[in-house]
Amino acid sequence: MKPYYITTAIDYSNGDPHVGHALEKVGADALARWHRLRGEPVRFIMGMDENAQKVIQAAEAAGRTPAEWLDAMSERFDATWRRLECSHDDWIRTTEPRHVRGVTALIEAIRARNPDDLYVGEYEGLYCVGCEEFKSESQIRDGRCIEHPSRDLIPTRERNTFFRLSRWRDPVLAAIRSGAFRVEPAIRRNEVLRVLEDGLQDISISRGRLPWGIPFPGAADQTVYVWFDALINYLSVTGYPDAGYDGLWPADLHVIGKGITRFHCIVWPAMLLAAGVPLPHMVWAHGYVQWGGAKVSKSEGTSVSIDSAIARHGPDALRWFLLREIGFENDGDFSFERFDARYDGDLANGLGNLVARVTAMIEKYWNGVVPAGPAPAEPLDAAGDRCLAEYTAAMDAIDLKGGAAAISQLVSEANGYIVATAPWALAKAGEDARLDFVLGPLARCLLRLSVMASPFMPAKAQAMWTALGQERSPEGAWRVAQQPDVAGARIAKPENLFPKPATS
RNA sequence: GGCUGGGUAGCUCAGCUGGUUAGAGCACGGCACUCAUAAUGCCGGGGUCGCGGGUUCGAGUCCCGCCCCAGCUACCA
Repeated sequence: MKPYYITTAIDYSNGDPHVGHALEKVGADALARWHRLRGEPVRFIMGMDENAQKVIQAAEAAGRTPAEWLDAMSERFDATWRRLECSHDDWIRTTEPRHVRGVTALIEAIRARNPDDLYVGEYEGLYCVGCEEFKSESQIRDGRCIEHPSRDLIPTRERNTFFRLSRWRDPVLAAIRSGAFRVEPAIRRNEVLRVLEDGLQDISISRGRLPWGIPFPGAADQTVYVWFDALINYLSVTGYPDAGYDGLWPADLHVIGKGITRFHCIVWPAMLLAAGVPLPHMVWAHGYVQWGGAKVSKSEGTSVSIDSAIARHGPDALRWFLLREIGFENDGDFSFERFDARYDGDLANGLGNLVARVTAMIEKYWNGVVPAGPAPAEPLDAAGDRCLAEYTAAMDAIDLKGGAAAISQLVSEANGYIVATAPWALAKAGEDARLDFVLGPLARCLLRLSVMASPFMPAKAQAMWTALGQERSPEGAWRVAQQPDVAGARIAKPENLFPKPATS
């Protein structure tokens, strides 16, 4: 069975990773875990974009060689995502030989299959010496570079290799319209369709003046334009062009930020079509994390570090906040006020308190061992079925906010059930049969919640799972979510899952 | 300027192809309970559904105009 192959955008390292990057990683990770949960084989990939032209300057500024500097950045990013419990199976860096091979092979495949798609032409543009790059219209104000208004822009010509992107407009358009290549959510698809309908210009895909990058096949004095190279990481990580790469390719899902939609939804499919490689099934472009309503930006002091967010309430809570509050579609705001509110409400008073009260009652009234009990027939079992159905539908639709909401809904149902049945009153009255009847559904509900929470909060879900006397982990335990059974399990009240800080 | 979305309770948002008194969560007020992390449950106050026209027996829900916000407007990773 071909694995569900999911990717995130490879990171371009121009500073420390921040919560904006983190949303994409934990969202993709939750999706990867969701597919694993249901027993599918999954291949989940992240990596680094290392052929950017600023690498050399950045390395110099840090007093390192480019290779040293890149190693350090790669390590830092990878370690950060691991701290956030990301479960990627591979980490591709575009300076690796396997990627250089993949890029070379794809360009040669285009040349072999569609020779006219690659041609030498003149690129003419305004070059900013300060930035050391060509500037587009949107980067120019009053005829000057926005970043370096004191310097003159120099009209410059360069002989480059061009990719005949224009030729692939209709095929890409058709692929999107037919659903063979899905662009989601709809707002992004509309955006892409509009651009396609307006027509495409060819793009230059080699650069002559850059000493850092992948040599352009057949033009040794040039390097591959960094975007053209970067996109190919999704393919080179599969082993392309070696036989068997199609055991993984085509990708099921590329998770990206909305800012790079065009490259992924226009240029990338055109490249693949030109090379005769199948298109990925879907691109999902998420929104951005904002800070006080403004785009997260290091230079404007509007970023929040991942370290400080993790220090606040831990990695699971950060994942929960990002996916529950901000979600994976629209932009959303990060603030410590909202983070605290979600932590206190959803996690400490919600899920955590529910686990505490139920496990405490099971210890107190059952001595921690769940009796066989009656079949699942209580209202709470039915509520669990409903919430699970909502959860499933949301997760399949990549509606992570909705999936998380279904978890909170079930927590709320369980709390309502507890008050309605008042197990403590049953215990006092010595109504043991009824007490068993009431605690059974609650234990089953917790087991379900553990499984449902596992894509969002892997460590906390594991802690719940263990507290319920289960072996191994909730990963892959989808059947348990559907038909929870805890009869005979030895349950122990865990440490507070989500302790409240004394100061807040 | 063009294009695409959006403007619904203090805040974040649901409201599908038009149809009973416009909903949820959070926040706020009151009541109840004690198994639980002073946690939980119930009840309640609160909205001219951006503005102005129109179609219709009937419009947040369709049409026209206007105002405001966001994104995109392509060789920036």
